Amino acid sequence: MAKKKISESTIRRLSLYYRALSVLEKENHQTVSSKELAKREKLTPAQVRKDLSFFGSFGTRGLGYPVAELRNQVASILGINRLWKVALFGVGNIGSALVSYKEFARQGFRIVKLFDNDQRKIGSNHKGIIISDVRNMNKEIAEANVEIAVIAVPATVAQYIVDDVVDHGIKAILNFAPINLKVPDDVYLRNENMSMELEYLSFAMVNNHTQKRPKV
Amino acid sequence: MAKKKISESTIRRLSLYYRALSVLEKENHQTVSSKELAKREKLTPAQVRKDLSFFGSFGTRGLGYPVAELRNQVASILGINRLWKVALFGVGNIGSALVSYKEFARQGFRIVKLFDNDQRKIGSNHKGIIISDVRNMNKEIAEANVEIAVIAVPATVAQYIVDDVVDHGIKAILNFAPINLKVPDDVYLRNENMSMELEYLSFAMVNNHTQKRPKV
DNA sequence: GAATGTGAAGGTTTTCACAGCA
DNA sequence: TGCTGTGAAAACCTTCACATTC
Repeated sequence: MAKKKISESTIRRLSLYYRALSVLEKENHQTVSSKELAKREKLTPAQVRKDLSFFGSFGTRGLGYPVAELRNQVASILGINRLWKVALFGVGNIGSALVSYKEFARQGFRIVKLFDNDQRKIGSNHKGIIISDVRNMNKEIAEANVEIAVIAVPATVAQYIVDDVVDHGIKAILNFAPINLKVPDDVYLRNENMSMELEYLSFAMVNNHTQKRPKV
Repeated sequence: MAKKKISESTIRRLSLYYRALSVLEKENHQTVSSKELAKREKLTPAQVRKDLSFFGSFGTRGLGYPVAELRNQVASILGINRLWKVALFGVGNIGSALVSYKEFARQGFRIVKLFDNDQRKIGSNHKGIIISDVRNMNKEIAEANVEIAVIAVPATVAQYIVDDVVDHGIKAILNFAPINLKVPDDVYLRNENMSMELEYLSFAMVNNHTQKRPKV
């Protein structure tokens, strides 16, 4: 399953389906058509059906998809039907916001470790988690079974932190620093670039850019 | 200029070029080749040349692109060679992080207004900006010449805020709430969905997904 | 020689349209 | 009848390769 080449866009849309299905379930819908699902996430019905068909036949012709079941299936495809332990590096503005960001927890991403290099922060309790010295990451990452690192340190030091994190066996990194990080081929890296979306808006306004459905 | 159909991917890559060019300028490079620019942002030289060629001929054959000049050109294409006034709705975790997010300011996006509905916050000074009552947005948005709204309120109220914001003439919205907002056709809307990237990492790990260059 | 700019080729993703099933 | 699942077609995007220019 999922062994061909699934496109990045498809994976990102699965996140949207998951979100929509969660809402539908809360609204007590039993089934949902590709049309309705598409409408809720501004996609096309054909797109929804095609995306899902890469992973199996989850629907019933004439009826649609069973909401609760499909939601579980999508969770399982995305790998979020389990708990992921996350370490956060850099408890500054962005970092502290992420600690309280409910969506992460809701999807099974639990921040279990906070690291910083500021002596004034180290040892203090931030929303229930003691902030550790980044120099102790070796021991602490292993002890806590952390599998994902979130980088929220300044761009100037991000590469150093990432090098260390990679040395300590982490294979998945989400980076908020506005810099292009280098990682080995077997490490998954994703970037969250918040200015990029504002720049897109700026471009659109200045150029009267006719907007298609935004790519997900 | 830029009147054909420029793809979303191209626009997003322009943001990357801009960032790389800023670094190159700081490093005192006079010129840069498409090869070097590509390397810095993990793209291909042909891609870089093609993207830029949609907007003009900025390079010199045999030499490359003039760094400072190209940076200005890209800024002008993106519309960030000017100041954009931004209003932020929701001074919670994410909201306050964004107020201090240096990258926004650096690219010409200045948060000039903060709105909240929490009486305890309204009237207080948050990092130099007085938090306004969201019910006064009408007057205040106009007075401050705000052109972009950033939505950092809970998902449950995001649509109401957006409806108001749209009523008051805002044509560009950046949404951080995990919900699909409805806006009229002439309003530009972009979503920042931070769980999506974590879900992508999760999918990749669970499925041993062979990663291409991440799409920008 | 070095590197851009760009048609044409190649590859990928989306949409179409319809057969097939409840 | 209604809606899925899916090959085929269409649209879109990236890469190639080379003529062109400095």
